[in-house]
Parts: sequence; C-alpha cells; structure tokens
Amino acid sequence: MDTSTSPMLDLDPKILQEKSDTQPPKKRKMSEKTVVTVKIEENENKKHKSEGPPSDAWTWRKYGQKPIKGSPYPRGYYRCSTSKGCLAKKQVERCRTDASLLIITYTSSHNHSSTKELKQQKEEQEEEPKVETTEDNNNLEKEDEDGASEITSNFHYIHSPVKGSDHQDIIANIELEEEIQFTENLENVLFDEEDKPLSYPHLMTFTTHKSEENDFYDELGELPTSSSFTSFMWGNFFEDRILIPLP
DNA sequence: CGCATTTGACCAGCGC
DNA sequence: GCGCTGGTCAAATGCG
Repeated sequence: MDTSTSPMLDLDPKILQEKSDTQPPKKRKMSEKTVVTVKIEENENKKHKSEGPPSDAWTWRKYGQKPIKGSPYPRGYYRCSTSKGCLAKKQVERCRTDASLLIITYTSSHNHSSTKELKQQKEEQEEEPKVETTEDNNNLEKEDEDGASEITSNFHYIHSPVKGSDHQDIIANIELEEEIQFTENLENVLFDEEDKPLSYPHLMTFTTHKSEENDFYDELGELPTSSSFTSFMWGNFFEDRILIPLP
C-alpha cells in the first residue's frame, strides 16, 4: 500500500466519474479508491448473525478471493451485478490485527441506480410526479434525511484514510471521532421515507437465515459475503467517501 | 435449470 | 531482468 495517500481529497462525485472515464483500465493503480472500515461488534457472538441476502441496494457478485500477504485473512473481490455494465467493484478484507474490522475498498462508481432507488423512482413517478432529480446523490441524501431510528447496529462504520499498511493505527485514531458520526449515518440510511427498514435486516437484531454462513466465515476467518451492509456503505459513500488517487 | 460462489490458474504491475 | 504480489478469469460446484 501506499503511504503517501492523502485523506483529504476531492470528494466531488463528478470528478470521480470524469477521472474514471479518462483513466486507462489498469490492473493496479486504480484511479480512485474509497476505503471504508467497518467495525463488526460480535458481542452477541454470532447470535445475531444475520447476513441477510442483498435485496434493495446493489448486489455484488464475488469473482475472486486471494490470501493477502501479511494478513491471516483473505481478501474478497466483488463486482456489482445489479447492472450488467456496472464497473463498480469492491474488495473486502479483514483487518490484519482485528478481525472485527472489515476494510472495504470501493473501486469505480455505479453507472446505474440501485434496485431500491429504481423502485423508489418508479413509485414516485406512478403515484406522484415529485419534482426530484434522479441523481444518486439526491436519492441518497433523501434517505439520509429520513427516519432516524434507534438502531444501534452491530456495525460501526469508520472511514479510513488509507495510509500505509498499518490500518490499525489509523483506525485507532479515527474510531473515536468518527464512530459517532457513522452510527448516525447508519441509522439514517437504514430507513426509507416511510420509516420502513430497508434491506439491512442483518444490521438489526432480527435474525434471518444465512447465519450459518456467517458462522462459517467467522470460524475460517473468511469475509462475510453479504453485500447488503456494503450496499449501505455506498449510501454513505456519496456523502462521506474519501477518494484516494494513487500516485 | 439458472445463477451465485468457490477456487486454482493465469496475467500484469511493481520493487529490487 | 526476475520474482513477488495483487487482481481477474473461468471451470467446477452448489444451491434455490
């Protein structure tokens, strides 16, 4: 990893788009990366396990997994399968020294709306021609404004200004400051306009199926394949993401 | 039967 | 130039 990436970079999604378009597709040195650290509190000890399958937001298809040097945990490679031509990808790995931390690296951006958004748009169009743009930003912001609930999720979301290989230090530093903020964001995103919970049942204490899978991952040190919570991350992504252009 | 996941092989960038 | 490592591909397998 690079030790020279700056955490304070342009956050304009438009710039992201432009850069992505002009950058040649290289295997490494991707044009933009957004790194998000997710803290998974396992105090319930796999009891809540809950990784419900993705439904509302984007769906991700796993296309690879590789053991990462220096980390006991493998890194999973996911591609957005919501839309055929979507270039969005993400990498999910566990923090080397703290298995309760997931480091999610997003690459590229979605060129489509999430299924949830599509549904929302459709409903809006049918019921009432709201004067509202269909841009991702607006939709996501709208979500953010709605529904504050008291969900204290089992995840804490932490933005990580990627720096070097030592995520731990960074995480330790930013966790206290940003945890609160992310908890708030999470609460907001978890609900849509009607205060109905969105597709993050696993974030709540509700128990759904797929629990065995989570167990399996926990035991093997694998990464949760559930994409719903990372889909949520995309929601926050547009507001708080950190772009990390590589040199 | 179709789709998602798994997993080993392959390819290419990067550092020495 | 070579070796290492990360990232992607694709066949096999599993699941709904």
